[in-house]
Amino acid sequence: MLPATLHDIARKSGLSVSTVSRILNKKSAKYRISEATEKLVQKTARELNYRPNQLARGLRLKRTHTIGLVAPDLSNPFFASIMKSAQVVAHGLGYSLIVCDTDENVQMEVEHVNLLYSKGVDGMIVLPVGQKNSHLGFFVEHAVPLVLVDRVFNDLTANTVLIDNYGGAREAVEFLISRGHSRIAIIQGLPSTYTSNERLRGYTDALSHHNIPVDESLILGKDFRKQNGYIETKFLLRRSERPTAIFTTSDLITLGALEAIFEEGLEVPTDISVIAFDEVESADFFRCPITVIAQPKETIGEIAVKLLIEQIRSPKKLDPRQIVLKPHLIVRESVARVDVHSAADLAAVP
Amino acid sequence: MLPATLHDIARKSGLSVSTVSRILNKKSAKYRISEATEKLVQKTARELNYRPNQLARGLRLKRTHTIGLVAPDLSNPFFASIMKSAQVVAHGLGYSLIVCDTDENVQMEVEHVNLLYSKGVDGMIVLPVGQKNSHLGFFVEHAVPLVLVDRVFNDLTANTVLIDNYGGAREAVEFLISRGHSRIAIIQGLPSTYTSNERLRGYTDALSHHNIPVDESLILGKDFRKQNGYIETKFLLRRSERPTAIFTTSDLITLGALEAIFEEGLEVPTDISVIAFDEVESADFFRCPITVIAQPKETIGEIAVKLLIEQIRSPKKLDPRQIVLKPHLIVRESVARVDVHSAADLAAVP
DNA sequence: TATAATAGCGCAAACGTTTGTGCGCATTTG
DNA sequence: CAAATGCGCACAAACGTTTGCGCTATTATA
Repeated sequence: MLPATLHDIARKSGLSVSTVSRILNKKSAKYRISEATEKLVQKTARELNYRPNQLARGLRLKRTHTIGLVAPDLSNPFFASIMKSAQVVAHGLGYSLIVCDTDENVQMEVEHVNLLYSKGVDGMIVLPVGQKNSHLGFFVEHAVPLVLVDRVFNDLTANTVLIDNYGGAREAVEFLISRGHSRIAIIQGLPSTYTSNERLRGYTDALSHHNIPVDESLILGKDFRKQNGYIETKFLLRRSERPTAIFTTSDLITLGALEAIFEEGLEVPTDISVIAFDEVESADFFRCPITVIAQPKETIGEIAVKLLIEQIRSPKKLDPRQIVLKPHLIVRESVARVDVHSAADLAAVP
Repeated sequence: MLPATLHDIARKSGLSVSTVSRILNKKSAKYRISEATEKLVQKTARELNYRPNQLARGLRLKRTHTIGLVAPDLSNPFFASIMKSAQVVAHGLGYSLIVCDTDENVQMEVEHVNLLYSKGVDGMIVLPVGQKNSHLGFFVEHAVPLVLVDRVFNDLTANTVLIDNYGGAREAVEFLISRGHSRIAIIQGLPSTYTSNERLRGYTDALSHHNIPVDESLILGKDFRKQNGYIETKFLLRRSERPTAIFTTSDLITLGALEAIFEEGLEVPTDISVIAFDEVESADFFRCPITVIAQPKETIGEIAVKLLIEQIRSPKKLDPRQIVLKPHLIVRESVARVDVHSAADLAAVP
């Protein structure tokens, strides 16, 4: 049996479609519909189990109350948390969420973003892969409400919410330095990505600020995945002069690095210290709880949605805003205190 | 500037809307459209950056190429993984995914499911909260393609994909027994839920099968959350006669239980053994890597989508199918071997 | 040369809504 | 008692597609 339409209700109650529509949209007053007909319509609507066809509605109104979210990897707890909070907030404000996973692939991102536009979303939240942005330019030009999150482009004047990657990275590295470390490796994510650049800049600035020369051979990494952390760490540990600490710039990289460390029979922080960007899930239960720079994941999702819906609801286009969130250091046990005067390649006991 | 429509292309190329539509839908042959006009239309479509309005399309065709997925908690890695694989498979088959988070709340579930139906999804995948099903009955009656996952109802003849909860639980408990345990506690999830019932049944059957009496005071728990695991374990550890092992029936419960154990200054498996249902994220890096019954998460998502789309594409309604996936034991280090003859409340060294 | 066939395309209805406008009727007013 | 007012609702267009049917030229057939 097909879903009941306005027409069905109209026929059954002997009225016209327009009257039924107005009543169901609570406009009886404005169009002075009698109380009797109002009751009647509501009753028949209930009897027929009427649900408005949102496609038709969207077509007519040019609003679908649906927003899109596209992210690089939805199984990653970081993105999953953002998505969950986005979903909850959006639903609270009357919007559904279509989610897309680009698998860190720009081409996929293009595809998804266009498809979302086709489906008539009222706006979208994009956590871009981050190497290319022309496909997004189209939407800002055509005034499609858009919020960029996490990996931003300086050349695109869209709404953005991001965390202070530079500050976070710098805090991490300065924490290591304060514990006596100076031979510090960094395993970065996808290079030439805003996020990666900023974290790298925080790393080098922290070193320079403390008059520690930047050793190019300690700058490693090529993407945000686990495998990357594993491989780079594996090589790193085989070097003659091992660093005393590693700064891993994503949760997945951290996991890969730990796997390599344990595989080599080493322990954290006795043999090597680790500090990570991104909270790692269940870090408290780890063999060695990891000290991290945690991002406020839930807040990111929530703010992104609110920013987007503000845009959607505003009659005139608002000036794009940039919201920067501060990450915060969570000190656990993965960073050892190192004797400043000991050989740089020997990690001291805490 | 508004998006270009068929009408715009028609006007610009001096043709009719219908012709344009047919060409863009690759029906030129069927309607014998000349090659010249075909080229022309494709050119102008490209120039105007035409994207079909999927709302109008959906309205006309009664198919939106969108499916819904509703789950109890999208930030939980278990559901996040299912969702990710579902998204990827769906997109590969030409479908978008609208996701909804019910937060383990039946009322939310009702709301979401209805909204999805309103939005004209071609079908939905529901991971129900599990205490009530009347709102889903409507859809099976009205032949809306539907796939139920994980927490199923025996009284609803819909497509389902689920894992063998009974078998998994039984395997877990028998593993404990084989290691000498007999005082085994279980912390279950939401009672009167199919999943919970089956896991409990596996627990009791395993015990009975080995002539171990079932002690009602060792059956605990009221929902799948972390807090539940924490509280129940906290109480459990204060008992005079402590069990030698705990069977935690979800990943979150496990995390809560571990927190309680460590807080009490105890160690796994020296002081108490733990075996868990659900893989726990990064278990390999834990202070004590947890032995688990792992569910094939990605497979679940993939199968659910394929089952659903099979339904959607089939001209006549297919008989509902039930697909049961086997979970598998991953032995790590959280279960100690216990001397069968020792006092039951003393855990022996491995 | 008249008729039939075919190629190439347009007309218009339909999908289910929303909403500006207008129509018939009853009531009030002068 | 006629005109004016207001009440309660219906008509119809529009949103952007898809598709069955039919129309007009041109070409093939008799």
